[in-house]
Amino acid sequence: MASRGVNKVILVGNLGNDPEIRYMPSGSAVANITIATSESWRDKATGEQREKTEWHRVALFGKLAEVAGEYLRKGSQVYIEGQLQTRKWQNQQGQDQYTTEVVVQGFNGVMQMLGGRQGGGQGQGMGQQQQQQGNWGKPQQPAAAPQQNFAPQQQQQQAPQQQAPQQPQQQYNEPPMDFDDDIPF
Amino acid sequence: MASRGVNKVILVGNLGNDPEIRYMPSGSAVANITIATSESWRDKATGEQREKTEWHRVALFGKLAEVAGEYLRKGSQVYIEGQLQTRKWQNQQGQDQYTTEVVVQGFNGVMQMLGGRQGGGQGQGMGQQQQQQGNWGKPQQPAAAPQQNFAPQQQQQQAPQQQAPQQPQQQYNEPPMDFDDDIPF
Amino acid sequence: MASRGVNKVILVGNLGNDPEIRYMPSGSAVANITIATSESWRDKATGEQREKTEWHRVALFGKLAEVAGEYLRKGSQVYIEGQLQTRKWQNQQGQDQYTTEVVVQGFNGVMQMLGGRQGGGQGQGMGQQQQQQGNWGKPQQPAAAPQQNFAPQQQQQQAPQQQAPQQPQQQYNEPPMDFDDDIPF
Amino acid sequence: MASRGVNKVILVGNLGNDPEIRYMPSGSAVANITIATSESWRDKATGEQREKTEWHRVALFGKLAEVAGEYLRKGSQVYIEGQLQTRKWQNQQGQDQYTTEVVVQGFNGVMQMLGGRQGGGQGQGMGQQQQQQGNWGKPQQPAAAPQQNFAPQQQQQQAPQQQAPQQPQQQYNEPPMDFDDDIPF
DNA sequence: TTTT
DNA sequence: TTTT
Repeated sequence: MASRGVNKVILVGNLGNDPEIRYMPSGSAVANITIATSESWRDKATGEQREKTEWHRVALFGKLAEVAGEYLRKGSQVYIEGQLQTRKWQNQQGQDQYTTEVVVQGFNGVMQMLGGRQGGGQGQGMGQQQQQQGNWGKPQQPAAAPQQNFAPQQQQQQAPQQQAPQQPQQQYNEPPMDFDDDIPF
Repeated sequence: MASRGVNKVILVGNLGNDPEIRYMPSGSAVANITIATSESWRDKATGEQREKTEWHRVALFGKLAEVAGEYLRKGSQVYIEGQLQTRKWQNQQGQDQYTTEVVVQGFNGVMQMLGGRQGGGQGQGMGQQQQQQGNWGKPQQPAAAPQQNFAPQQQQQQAPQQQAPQQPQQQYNEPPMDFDDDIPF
Repeated sequence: MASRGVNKVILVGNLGNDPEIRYMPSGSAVANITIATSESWRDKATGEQREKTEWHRVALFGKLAEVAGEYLRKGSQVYIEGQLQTRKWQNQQGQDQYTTEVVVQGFNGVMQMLGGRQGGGQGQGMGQQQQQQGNWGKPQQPAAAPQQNFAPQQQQQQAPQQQAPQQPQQQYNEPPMDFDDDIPF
Repeated sequence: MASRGVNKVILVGNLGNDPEIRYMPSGSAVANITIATSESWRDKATGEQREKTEWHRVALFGKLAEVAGEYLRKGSQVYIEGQLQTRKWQNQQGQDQYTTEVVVQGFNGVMQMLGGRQGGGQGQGMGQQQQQQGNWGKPQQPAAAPQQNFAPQQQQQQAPQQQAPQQPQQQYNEPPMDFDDDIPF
């Protein structure tokens, strides 16, 4: 696949509703979500605090759709990278209608759940045991870690020589990072 | 102004038509352009080369709109950074319609003309008279180079009365946020 | 200010340490943070799970630096938008060294704290009272919500003397570029 | 492959030199290029036009490296999407050194040549036959013959009053920038 | 409707 | 319809 031009959308926002999942005849999943982004400012004239929310239709396909269906819920905060796509359809009066969506699909599509299980707080003297679950819904299967970008599976091939063992991820998807690692600066 | 979330669109593509410019009652300019991005691929089943073009509505405001009107033309290649915005309106039957646009405005808006005016080449010993027009339209004023990020300058327009001198942002001799700059338009 | 070209970095990751804050002679703040992004994959050859973490130096200036100092802590998850900058310096042996940082500053700089105070979860039957504070450090001032894009407010700092009232950007009742905004810090 | 976090760099700029291509033992190609992005502004204190150029090291892998080697040349304008990566190495004194690069690889890597075959101009009534070859290097294979345009705008911008004739373009597309500058690597 |  |  080749492309002339760049068509990229980046969103960080919260879901307005639980995802709607459906399946193609092929068995492939599609998830539709709506994401809110908002801006707030003080109105100069009235001095009032004002806010404007923009709602975005997002369609995820394939593996990302499955992850969305499993882990995202109304209110979940999410990072989305996709492309703009406008579909033409006809309403009941037979009139052309256009709907623009952010399509998250294939290699360029990214979906990352944010907030995770709450990190941070140590600097605040917060015990970890007090930290409650966060941003994501309860997985159907306890198994895998949801916060993923599934696009680049090919990456594997690029560094096959790397052999270091790793411990399994926790079910609430802890930051896999080891902050005591040697930060190289 | 504050925002919760990120709402960002990045496009690189070509204009389908000359820009349409209009002016607000305040005198501020608005430019509407349509930008094509396309993808091509070989169809696995048929072996044919296929292509799909996506058209994007883009609305530029303020100084960027003026620049677009002056320098962009049908076919011009452009880099756009803006945000998604869906407007609701009513058609002649009184039915609600929604239109999604990429709005390029204020600090986060960027418009960069690409491909340049065909020039360069001094290092190659080339004379300018042989250089032909490039990607951009002919400016009304022959003078300065158009390829710029005008985001900051838009500020000028919003509050042209701001004439207070500004100190450099920091001591590192960085580019200051220089709203009074009069170049190049 | 004008620019030829685009120089943009987008990061979503977790802080490796508490921010380090210092102040310029002008009183302007600078915050240095390190952010980790990581990738994990299953090694095809061995079947093991592997992970690689990339550490990023990020320097925030002005208002964003102050917000970072107040609210970010080791482990905090954050969205960053800035630009690449390579500084040259000399080590104790007098040799040239180069350090590349992501500079978050001015109009194009964005810093958004992620994860918030724990939202979501309602769809899961989670009582809100059980939700604990999340991803951010405890603010010095109890007041306002930190998750914001402070880019515009930085302007305030650069030219705090600018007090002239501003008219709305356009008649559409858009968020004005509102530098005098006093929220939330 | 999965990732926690986002690590993304977007650049639009011009090559400081022809690409350097080498091949891995596997036969896979690697291309190293340097890309300039610049900002210009008028210095408030002195009234002088000032400019700062940032140079970026970019490493492309695989197919994109081959394309870069074939079509890109010193001065070519290019869109790059990749990720930040810092490598540690040792200099001849055995001291640790760090080099940060933009790695363009795999699914998330994008490289698009800009400027293309010149669009625009029609609205200006300019004849196409006058258009000169452009932004890309001469392909090894006659097949894809990219043409077109180029930009000395920067020069123009620094000294817009310059009207001196410029020399004709060569087929390898000269840089608009002053590449005799010290590239800091 | 662009571009290749 | 989210979030703060």
